[in-house]
Amino acid sequence: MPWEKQFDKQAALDKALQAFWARGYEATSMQDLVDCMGVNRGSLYATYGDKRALFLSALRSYDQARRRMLAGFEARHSPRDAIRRVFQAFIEQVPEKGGSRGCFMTNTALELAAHDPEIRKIVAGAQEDVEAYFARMIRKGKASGDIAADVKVAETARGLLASLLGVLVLVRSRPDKSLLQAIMTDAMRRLH
Amino acid sequence: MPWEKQFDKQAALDKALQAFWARGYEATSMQDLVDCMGVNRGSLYATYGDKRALFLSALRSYDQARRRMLAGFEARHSPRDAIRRVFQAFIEQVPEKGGSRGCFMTNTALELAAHDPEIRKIVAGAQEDVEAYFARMIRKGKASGDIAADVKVAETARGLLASLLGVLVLVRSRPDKSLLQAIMTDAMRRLH
DNA sequence: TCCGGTTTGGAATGGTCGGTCCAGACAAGA
DNA sequence: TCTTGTCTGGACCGACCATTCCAAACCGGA
Repeated sequence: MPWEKQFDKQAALDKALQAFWARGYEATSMQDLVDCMGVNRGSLYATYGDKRALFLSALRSYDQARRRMLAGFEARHSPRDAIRRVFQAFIEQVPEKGGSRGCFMTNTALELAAHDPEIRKIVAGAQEDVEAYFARMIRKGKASGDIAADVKVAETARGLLASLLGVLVLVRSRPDKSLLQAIMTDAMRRLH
Repeated sequence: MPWEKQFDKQAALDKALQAFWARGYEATSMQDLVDCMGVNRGSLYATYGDKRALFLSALRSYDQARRRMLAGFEARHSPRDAIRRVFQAFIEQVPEKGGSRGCFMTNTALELAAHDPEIRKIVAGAQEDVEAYFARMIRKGKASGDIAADVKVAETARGLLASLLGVLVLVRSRPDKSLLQAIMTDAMRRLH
């Protein structure tokens, strides 16, 4: 069995993820990907399939990273802080100059979810997972007294998700940390 | 001066707007536009300029329609209802089957605003205008007793904007009216 | 009826798209 | 050292991209 793989599949996939994240699906050409992944065309198609399959792999990889991020917050912070950290993770990445990439999943929600059922399923699943995370944190917070007892779990979790998605839109159009911080503060007020 | 214009410029621009709205900038080809506008290539370039200029015209046209819509709500409804109507306008357009187009401005915010300063300016301006509209309605509502007196104007207006943008993301990824209605209800709770 | 200037449909342009292909580079086992 | 089968680089493919161009169609005024 001569000559095994010549490049790191996951590292190259991460490069592709960065490219799709920054520019979107349609605006990223296969030539862009060949250049930025450092993998030649032939190997790229042999390893990942066509452009759409590569995009799906990148999206699933991003989704796993998101899942790990939430699990980390849940393990290391109080329920209330675990919620706040999600907002802050996206607000902190906003650079002083120039627009940020926002959230790859949300960018994809608007570009592709409406026309591609398979992608919509992944995006909707991720959003439902974040919603469930919020609900879980609210329940834990109510149990520990960290969050007011009269807060309605499901309704508030949905409201927080909407506020978060709003932040993820504004990150791309009005990358102003003080604006985003104010929205986070308003969103967190629901927990009082 | 023989032979004036052969087609309705605004009607054709509306057709282009529909196409860009449904599929986005990159995924809409000039051939698509020639087909759906019913205007041939030459006239199209002569009248609107290149693809980006046509897109900008469509975006500005959409922005004017949005402005008219808000002005109508403001004139015809109580402050609280004028806020609710904005949410409902987007929730109602969700079809029973298949995804909806959401808000053209928000779709554009995620696809293009991060990389195109001119487009970012239009998008950010529209978002600021909606925010100002919410603030104005809150102030009017507080004055008339329609909205609780202890509501903070600027913070709440921003929070409402974020919730609205969240709805405009979910409209494309989870087009479920009951979910969107619940988020609207949660957003409106800020005014109690 | 014919003329003038505009608009029209569609051919043509050069470039880039996603995707395929293959001759040769390569490393492990013989 | 030679065989073997995989992987590499880049040429290549037809299709489609945005854009330009022009001859023919057209209609109001003379």
